Amino acid sequence: MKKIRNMEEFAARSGISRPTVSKYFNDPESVRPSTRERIEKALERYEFRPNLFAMNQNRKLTKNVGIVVPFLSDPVFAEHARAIEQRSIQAGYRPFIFSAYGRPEVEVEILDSLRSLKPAGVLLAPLGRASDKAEIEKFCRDVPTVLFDSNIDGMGEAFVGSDNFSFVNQTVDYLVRTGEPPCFFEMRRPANPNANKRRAAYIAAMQRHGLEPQVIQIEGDGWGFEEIGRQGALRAFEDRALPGNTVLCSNDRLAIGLLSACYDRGLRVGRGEGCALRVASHDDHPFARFTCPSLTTAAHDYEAVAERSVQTLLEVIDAGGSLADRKETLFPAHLVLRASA
Amino acid sequence: MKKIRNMEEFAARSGISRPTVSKYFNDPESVRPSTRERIEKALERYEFRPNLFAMNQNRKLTKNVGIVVPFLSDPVFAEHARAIEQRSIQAGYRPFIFSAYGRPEVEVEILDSLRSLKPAGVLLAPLGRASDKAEIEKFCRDVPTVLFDSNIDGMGEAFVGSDNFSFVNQTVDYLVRTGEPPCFFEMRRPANPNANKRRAAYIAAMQRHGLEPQVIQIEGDGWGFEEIGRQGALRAFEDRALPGNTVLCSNDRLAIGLLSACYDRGLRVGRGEGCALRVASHDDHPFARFTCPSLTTAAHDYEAVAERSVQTLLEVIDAGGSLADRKETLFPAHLVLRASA
DNA sequence: TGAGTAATTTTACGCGCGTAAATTTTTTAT
DNA sequence: ATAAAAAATTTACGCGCGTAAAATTACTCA
Repeated sequence: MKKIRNMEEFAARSGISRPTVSKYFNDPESVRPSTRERIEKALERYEFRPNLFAMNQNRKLTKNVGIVVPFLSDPVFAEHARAIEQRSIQAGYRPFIFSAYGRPEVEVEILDSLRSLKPAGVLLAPLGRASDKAEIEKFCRDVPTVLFDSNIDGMGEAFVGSDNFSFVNQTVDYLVRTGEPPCFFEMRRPANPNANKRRAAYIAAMQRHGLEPQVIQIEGDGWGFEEIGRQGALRAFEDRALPGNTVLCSNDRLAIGLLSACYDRGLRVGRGEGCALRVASHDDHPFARFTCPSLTTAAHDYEAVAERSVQTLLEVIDAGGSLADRKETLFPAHLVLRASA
Repeated sequence: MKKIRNMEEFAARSGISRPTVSKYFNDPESVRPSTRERIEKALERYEFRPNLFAMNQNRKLTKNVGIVVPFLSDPVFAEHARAIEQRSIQAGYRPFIFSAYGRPEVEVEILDSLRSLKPAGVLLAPLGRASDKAEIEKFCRDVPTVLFDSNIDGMGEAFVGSDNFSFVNQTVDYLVRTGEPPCFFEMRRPANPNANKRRAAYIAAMQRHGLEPQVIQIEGDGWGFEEIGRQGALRAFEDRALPGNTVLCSNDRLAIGLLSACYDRGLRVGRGEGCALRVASHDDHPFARFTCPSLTTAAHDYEAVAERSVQTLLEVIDAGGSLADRKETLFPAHLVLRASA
């Protein structure tokens, strides 16, 4: 396998003109089968890949796509990123993953960097409340962007996410049907807009059942949700703030903290005999299966969200960068019954 | 803020020659302070960033660095990636994160992609056993590479990681000192070479104490360590394979699975009265703090590994791509005592 | 076999910036 | 003030490929 310096040389070796080779690399289907075969045969003999920078410099549209998440160390977002990354690759794109790590100024920097990557499109899960809306809006005007996970009204060409009402309705209905109605356990100032939707959904669901909603809001900022959940729970135990024996957490990471607090205080969690508390939650965190007890939760359809996000972005790109109307797609959750409730 | 198309135009606006502006963007310190001020003043008035692709095309060395990990959804690697990413940015580089998701062919593809990014250097945590050694070696010949987390003999310009003997010595010593000696709980065919080092360290530590090593090897392949640990533990309980009341897990993710199994079987874990089992482990997984009970473990010095990895890579880059001798740096672990042992 | 069409080649230019060399200007040192 | 050094400018070229237009070749089907 001899190395080849550039497309010129490779074209010469394979006996095909450079523009045709160029065309092949942009779309192998766009050349005659016999030519394609000759190129691919040459590709086996010589080691050559077109220079990424030269390719993209003089092109309006690259095959790059950006994937931006608020916090990559959060397994829920890692899972989202992974699923979307796979689909993008399958679609023939080159995904680049970025994480704002909870910091709005980093989010803006990422968008700036992305701009210079000339991406064909961007899949963006914004920070939410903390996001610099103006900057994001400006970015969306320049680059075809599909929002996922967290919606910001009117921003981007489309939104794909999970239906928070579906999440909460399922957990509330289940809990009400099988025992005491739940109180709702959340952060007072959630960073993520989904949290607000979930609270609203909880209140609505309880009222639908003719029950009094009970929202417990705990203190804490940042993205250390487990610790926030834990401290909030310990304080709630001290204050005897829990009205009943059933807690519905806004998300699994808070629930993990809560379970940890329960364990420390000797509160047995579950739906069986001798259990002091039932705990349920939302997201189906990759480790929800392994908490003690395992966590009953409403699960994202990660694959569906990824599939639809990427598919929508491709449509936007095909349509030249913008869609007639901004579609919002919400996928329902599915309830995962485990031991905690 | 008027937008500017290229450096030519920006140079004209700011009244400075283009090559000087180019120099500024490559290193703001390299131009006269007065010039720098004028450029930065113009930068406030006009919106301009040099075209990434044009910048890097005709340059031997870009400011890109690659960060490659075996599995980004694994919080331990997410944490490593995060720490290294921060340091790279601080050092003025542009990090790109990639994950092989456990698949060797993907790892090779990532290296191929990276090559075309012309990175100044790469920080690589290889898959380990499954890695295509020949391909990685070839890559390391072309691109300055520092290995981290998992060592592969002789590959890359340097290795930075954690000292597995330190991990295991601390946990074994502690467990032996405070109760029964531990058996060692691991996968029969671990993907990661650190696992082998840990087993060896365990055996050596036990022998040093004049004790008989007991290694329990569980079945399972892939990267779903929690589930593998859980199933392995359930089987071990059935087979009464645990020799004593103390288990030392090769890593925290296995331990999380083990704890889950213990909980299901009603085995109380901890060091107090009425506890059937003590469990300790290695890594200090971000959620080890929140398992039930919280997990006693030996912690990576994530920050030190990140700091040294990046620093070493910078040295390699400065030295023109290769070091006289391949340094291996191992950071000691520190024991984190929690409730599980 | 001949048109008609699709694919390919040729030709030519440009993208935006890096970079080297020679020249001029500015700063620093004497 | 003058020489020396440093910085900036001018000039000129190249990187590797995209892409458009025109000319040529290969294929399709009657």
